[in-house]
Amino acid sequence: MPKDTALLPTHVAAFANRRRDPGTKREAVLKTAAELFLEKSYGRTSMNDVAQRLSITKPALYHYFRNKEEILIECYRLGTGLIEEILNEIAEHCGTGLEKVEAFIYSYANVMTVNFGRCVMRLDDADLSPDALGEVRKYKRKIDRRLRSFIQEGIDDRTIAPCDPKIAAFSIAGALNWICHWYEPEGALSAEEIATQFARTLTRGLAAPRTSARPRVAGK
Amino acid sequence: MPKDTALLPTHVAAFANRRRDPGTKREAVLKTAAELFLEKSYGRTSMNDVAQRLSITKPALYHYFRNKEEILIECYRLGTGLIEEILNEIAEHCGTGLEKVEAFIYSYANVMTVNFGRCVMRLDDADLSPDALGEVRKYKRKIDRRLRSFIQEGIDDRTIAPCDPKIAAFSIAGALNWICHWYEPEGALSAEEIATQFARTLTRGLAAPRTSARPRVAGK
DNA sequence: TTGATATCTTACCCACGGGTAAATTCCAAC
DNA sequence: GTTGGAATTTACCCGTGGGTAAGATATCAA
Repeated sequence: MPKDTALLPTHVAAFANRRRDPGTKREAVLKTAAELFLEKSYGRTSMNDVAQRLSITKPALYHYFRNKEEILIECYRLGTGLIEEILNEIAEHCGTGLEKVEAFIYSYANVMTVNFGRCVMRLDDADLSPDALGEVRKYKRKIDRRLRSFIQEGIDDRTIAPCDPKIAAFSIAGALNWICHWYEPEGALSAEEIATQFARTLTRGLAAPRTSARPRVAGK
Repeated sequence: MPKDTALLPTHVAAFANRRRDPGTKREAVLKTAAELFLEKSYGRTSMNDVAQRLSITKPALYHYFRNKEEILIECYRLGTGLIEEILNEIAEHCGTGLEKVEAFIYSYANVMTVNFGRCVMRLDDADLSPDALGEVRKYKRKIDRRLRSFIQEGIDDRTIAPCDPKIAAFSIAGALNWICHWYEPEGALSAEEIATQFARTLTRGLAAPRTSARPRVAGK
């Protein structure tokens, strides 16, 4: 007889019956794990905690993941996947440097309100094995390079006031990454609001003086 | 016979001879603990690690601190103390709102390159007991309120362009707090450089349009 | 219906780390 | 010297958590 999965808290339903559907269950484990990692940190989250929230027992988890770290790595992978998407989208789409930066800020802020995205910047790198750590670090550098290049583009096409792209990128990335430290899904600010506001506010700080001098050779 | 403490790595010297004032030793423990907490995180730092770096044994530590958390709390206390100083200084000193914000950014960025200061924003709140956590949270809120009030002052006195102080404060705080995630004492950028650059860059993002309209009634 | 297999549980092992009890060493004052 | 007491150490306890072995049970294919 099929159990009553209707009003079961979120992904727990995936384990309601024993049906063979490893994909869905793996995903369910991943989602609850990410939740817990963000609530209590990776270190303070035990495999038992994860199992308990799914109403199963610890060893059952090891049918879907080889060990705890593999879960963590998968969280990172999904998170970086999200970022990768927006990065590529922007690189193709938009026009001026400033517009690209604005699009970046908007999309990135949004990602920082999605659990897997939050994992990438909020969880502690150092919990990863050397190999995985290496990959993540490499990826983060890539993000940084991209943002800097957008800014440089903006400086070149005169939509962004001359500045040190390195420092500017650090500032923007910091402001954005910090979102995942204070954002809470049930909080006062919605993801949309945050994204739009940040895009506006941060962009204004970069923009080259608008109205007065239109297209002119910018003296330093 | 007095031991050769001359070229001993940093604070280890404090424990070289046995009859030395407890104050110095407590301080030495605190410094090395903070170092380790920042290198490996609180959770991954064992009391043995701390002891080892000081060339003593674990139980010796318990002569100077009741338990591991007390060390952590003390780190937070010293860190918030540093921030408190600059907060008060600024509140008295400077003139316009924009100037206050700039001074805040400069000093705060500097604090984020000092170990105890870094602890406050980089270490994980959740490792604290409920009581201590409450205090720290309260203190962080205070910092946020102060920054917002500086920004509001700037908007009122027309040195800062109209904006949402809440979002602006989040951005600035994020950019600054993130420093302690990428700063490294031996890195390319010195604390001074970071502080000055950030003060300049972030301030420019806020400043009301300068030259053209001097003192005028600003329409909303 | 009936295996065969994926799924899940009970029971367990073991390393690690916080913390303590009690013995020991060193310094200082007498 | 000797001795009293503080500073340190050795040896230990025990809870927690990652991970596994082996048995129990449901599901699917035939």
